[in-house]
Amino acid sequence: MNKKTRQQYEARAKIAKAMAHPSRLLMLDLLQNQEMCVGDLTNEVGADQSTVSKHLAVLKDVGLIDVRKEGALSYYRVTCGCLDGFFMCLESVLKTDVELRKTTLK
Amino acid sequence: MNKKTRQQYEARAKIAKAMAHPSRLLMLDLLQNQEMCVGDLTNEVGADQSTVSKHLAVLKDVGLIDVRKEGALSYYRVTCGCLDGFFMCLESVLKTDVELRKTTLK
DNA sequence: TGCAATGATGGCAATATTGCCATGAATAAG
DNA sequence: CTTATTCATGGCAATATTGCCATCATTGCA
Repeated sequence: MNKKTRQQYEARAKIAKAMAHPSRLLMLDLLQNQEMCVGDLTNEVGADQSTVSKHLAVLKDVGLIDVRKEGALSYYRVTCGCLDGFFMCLESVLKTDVELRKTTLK
Repeated sequence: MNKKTRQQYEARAKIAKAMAHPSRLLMLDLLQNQEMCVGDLTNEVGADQSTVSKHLAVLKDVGLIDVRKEGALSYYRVTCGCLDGFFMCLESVLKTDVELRKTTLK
């Protein structure tokens, strides 16, 4: 395993890791349909404002979302159009696993 | 945010979290093309055998991979056919982000 | 200018993840 | 039966993540 390959997987893992949190998945879902400011997101997520702000920073750091500042408000939005494929994969795994557990009772 | 919705996002996040590690992403990549046993995977990943075994347990726990035991060997393979969409999304985010950094020098 | 609203950041404790070593369980070979 | 091979698991220390509180910077408004 050469160094370049490992770095590629680390870069991918960093993005996956940014998505791997229930609140952040919810936020991505919301921001895919509409631009939202931190206050609105805070209400939806139901956590402290500072917590939401840090989640947003994580998503922004890997380039999944972007900000547009309008006065005192910060409007966030999803930058890439590929999230549906991502979410569908998660759903597919969930569904498959439920089926398996139904039939084999593992 | 009701309880059922939160649980759905937690279930999705659990799967995303299972994928969110460079070694596990590599292993998923490898296991998508071919069945492999723990020893071979250990060589590819370049970590301790016990470490690889635990990574495999994480992936198996969320239903991303499955095992077939043949004597003393354990052959692992990917169970779902949706991983390409997942990986393509990661690549897309990476690529977009690189472009942005090129043009805006943020 | 003074004050409220918005959101970003430092700090910190609780929790989770990671990776190795040592060891255990199961199978294969001699 | 003895020994080697394969891989799973307990334990544990190092590290990373998470979430809240307190606080700061910026903007809008009176």
